[in-house]
Amino acid sequence: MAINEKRTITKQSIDFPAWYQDVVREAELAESSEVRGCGIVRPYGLKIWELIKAELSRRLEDDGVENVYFPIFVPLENLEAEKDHVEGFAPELAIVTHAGGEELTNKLAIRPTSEAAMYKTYAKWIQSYKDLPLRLNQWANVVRWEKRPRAFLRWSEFLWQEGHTAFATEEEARAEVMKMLGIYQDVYSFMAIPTFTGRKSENEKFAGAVMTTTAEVMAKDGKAIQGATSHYLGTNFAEVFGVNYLGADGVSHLVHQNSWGLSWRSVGAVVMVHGDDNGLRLPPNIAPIQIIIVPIYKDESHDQVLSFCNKIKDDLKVDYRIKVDEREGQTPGFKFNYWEVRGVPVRLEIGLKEVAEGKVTLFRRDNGAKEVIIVTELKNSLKTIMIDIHNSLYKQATDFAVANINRIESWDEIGGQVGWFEASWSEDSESEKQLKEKFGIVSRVLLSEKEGIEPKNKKCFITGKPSKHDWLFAKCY
RNA sequence: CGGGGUGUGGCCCAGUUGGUCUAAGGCGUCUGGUUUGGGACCAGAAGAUCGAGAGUUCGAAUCUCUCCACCCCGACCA
Repeated sequence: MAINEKRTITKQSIDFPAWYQDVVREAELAESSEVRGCGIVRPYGLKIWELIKAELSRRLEDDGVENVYFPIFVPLENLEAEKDHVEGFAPELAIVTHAGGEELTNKLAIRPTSEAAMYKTYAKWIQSYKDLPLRLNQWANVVRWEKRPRAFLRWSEFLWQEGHTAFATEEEARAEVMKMLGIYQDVYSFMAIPTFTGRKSENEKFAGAVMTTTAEVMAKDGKAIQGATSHYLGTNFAEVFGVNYLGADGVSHLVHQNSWGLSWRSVGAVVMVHGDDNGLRLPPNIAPIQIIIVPIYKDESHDQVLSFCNKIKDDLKVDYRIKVDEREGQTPGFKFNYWEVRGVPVRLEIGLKEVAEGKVTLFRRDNGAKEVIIVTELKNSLKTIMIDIHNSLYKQATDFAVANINRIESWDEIGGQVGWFEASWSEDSESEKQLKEKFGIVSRVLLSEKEGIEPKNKKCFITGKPSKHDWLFAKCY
């Protein structure tokens, strides 16, 4: 029987959103719950998030960021303090009106993000310039009652990390914004995902921020996913919450603040960037199981084959997340497909033939290639193969993204674009609204490297007015 | 919130001119056996207040009304 004749996953080319949902379900990443827009993340899916989290956590710690935890509830009045902030988040707030059997006099919002939850306390903690910089991070759940939920990419409740920092000067704060953006780019590289990093437009920036930067990811259907963000908040929140410090000059100053976050949306990005018609393809770094051993035996060879498999597992388990699929009653073919759907990067097929010859048959999920490797060389080969799988996934994703960014010069060329496009833009807010209304397309990012250079076309592709920079535009999730 | 759609065992779904529906089939599950190099086969078994409520009727999964939930396409967003 041909591979995947028994198909449970819609082909990408037929219906990408359906494919995505199929993969999320079939790979047992997550399923929907009784609560609208809230997902149940299953062990396999959560493990991927935990591996991403571990990598980011390590980098934050290296950079001297400390973890804190603030309450899930935020007094509504705190949220309402910053005007742009509340306007941005009010429509999607979940609010607690009753507790302990009584109606609350002061209503509590479930945090949609924690600026308003944390900064009153920051005002207390920060007194002198000697208390700065303050660089804290929290791993938390937040709730945003979005109109249109989507597995991992936009659930009403989601897990993320949010960093909240305060500096004496704008220069220091802005420098950190870019540093964090770099860390996010690195974490995505860890997932073998290329990102396009830079600044957001006025329309697209975070509610309450002076400047928002983003790491944009291209999904396989050509849409954009905002992979992470890093904001310079200026003194907007400091003013409202009274976060100021006494400087060496003996004068009181407002602090300059940043916030930055990455959520388990990144898991959705992994699916949408690396997945194929057979399901998930995971880069080794974030694969819950990196090597799956499928024993192939007959009754009389059962014990012999299994013990050979377990010996190999024991040999490799120090270096890899590895497992022997010892389930009885399933055929090898079933197991092959089972683990391919789940994206396990490497499979070792071991039958009597391999046992006799002291070899293993190695299958790569990224390209479907099979090769036979002598057991004594396996350890060395795996080192190279794992790196190669990572690089090949990264390259495929990069090639795809680059191939799907077109340069356009005028409004007339917008229709029929599949992926993203680059165009010289006046950065006029009204023109962006037009673009959104007409085509459902928005600006995604002004790449950092394009920040300082002249646009290729002096005329804005929408308004014809003088353009400022070359921006990337796309439909998005 | 606008547009569209769907609710039937764990999952997919047939049935909707009312009447052998005492609800069919597939997947999955369980038991026994035979199998195991690309999603095995045979035999048997368990599992359903047909989204909820009210109504019409001798009779409702099927018709009427009300409500609820979820999904998809938009506006919003990590």
